[in-house]
Amino acid sequence: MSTEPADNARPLRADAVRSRALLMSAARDVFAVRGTEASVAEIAQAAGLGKGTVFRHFAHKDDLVVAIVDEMVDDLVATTEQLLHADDPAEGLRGFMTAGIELQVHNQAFCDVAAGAAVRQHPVLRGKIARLESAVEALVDRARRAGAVRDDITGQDVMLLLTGVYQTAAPMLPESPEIWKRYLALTFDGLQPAAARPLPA
Amino acid sequence: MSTEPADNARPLRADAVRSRALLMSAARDVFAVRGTEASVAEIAQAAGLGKGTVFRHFAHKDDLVVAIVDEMVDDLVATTEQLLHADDPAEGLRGFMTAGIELQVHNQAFCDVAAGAAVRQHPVLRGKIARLESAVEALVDRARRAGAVRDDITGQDVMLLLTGVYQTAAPMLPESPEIWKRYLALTFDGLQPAAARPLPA
DNA sequence: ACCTAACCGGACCGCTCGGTCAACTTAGGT
DNA sequence: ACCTAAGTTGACCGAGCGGTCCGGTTAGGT
Repeated sequence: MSTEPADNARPLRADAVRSRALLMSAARDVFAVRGTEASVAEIAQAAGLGKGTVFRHFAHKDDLVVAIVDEMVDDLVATTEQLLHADDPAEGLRGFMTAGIELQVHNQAFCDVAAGAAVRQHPVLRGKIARLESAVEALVDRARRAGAVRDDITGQDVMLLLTGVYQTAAPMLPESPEIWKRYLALTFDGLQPAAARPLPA
Repeated sequence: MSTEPADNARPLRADAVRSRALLMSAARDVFAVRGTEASVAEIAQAAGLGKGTVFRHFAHKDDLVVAIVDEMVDDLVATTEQLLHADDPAEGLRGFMTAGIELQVHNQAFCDVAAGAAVRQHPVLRGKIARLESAVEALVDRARRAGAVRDDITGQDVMLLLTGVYQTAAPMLPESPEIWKRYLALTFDGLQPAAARPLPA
């Protein structure tokens, strides 16, 4: 559904459906490795298509970026909503943070957007992110009520820490691909009630 | 000294000295606001000079970036080495992290370089960063011996957390310029021995 | 006062990028 | 079989970038 330009549009012709699938697949791969800086020509070549075809399906490069990132946010929302029913609330929250950080580790485009790229302001993405935020808020509420995290932590804190933990580990990832687990653990320790000291506003 | 191209070179002519000062000052201002993405033309205009003059003083744009960032690292090293003699070892460490994060908050170019820009590999910067690392290692050692931070924390951890804490707060900074203090406090809580649970390798 | 080497400036070069377009191909209803 | 609307393509455009170059300017020793 999200890959269709509009609900009321004529159905795509068979060759256009095929091109679109090739394009999306290539964009996923190229954006994952090269981030949002990858050029449209690069993606077109990876898909075996002409550059003009890419712009027929997505009028602006940003629309393509949004389409790809949107898919990833969808996945993360689904994962998060499932984790709401995890046996251990603390493990549910940790599972979310793990998922969010791994997404960044394996996908350069996702980090770019998570760390402030202008595309974040796109209405479609804003909506999806809002939904993610409310799911995370619920996840944190549950962990808080179970006494697994300190009282002064919000869902927004956890969302922000997602990029923070990744960026902490980022310079070392080429040498130590698992190093992010260290900083996730360290951050998680800071979220424990045992560590709590008053935070500034 | 660091602004001279070479020790054995002829002294600069009076107008060249003046141009260089204007250039450095403009570069500081522009890089602070626009980051390393600022174009050379932009800096030349801010300095009231021609683009060619900039390239006369710095053969490559990166050389100019390095010169500016180098100054900032120098300042940070000086601050850090002073903090080694702080009354309270924990406050010394916290002072370093505060200084490092504030540098990023007030200077976009410093974040760019801290968060992985290619310029970091420049030999001059590598040397300065190495010196910073050893000062930080000493600072952490001292805090650790005083029981102010957990045993499994290294100087490298603290260096990496500098960019991590900033990047955590970054998306909120336009609305809440002081929000980084919240995440610094949260991170610092995670560094306490009271919070310690075993970290992954 | 004059000479020259140092300095300055901005037109220019080559490159890459996102985006456009007109000529060509093709799907698919009749 | 044929017609047309939909789809495809790569040459092309203009903007912006780092970097070059050469004609004009100026500092400063003699």
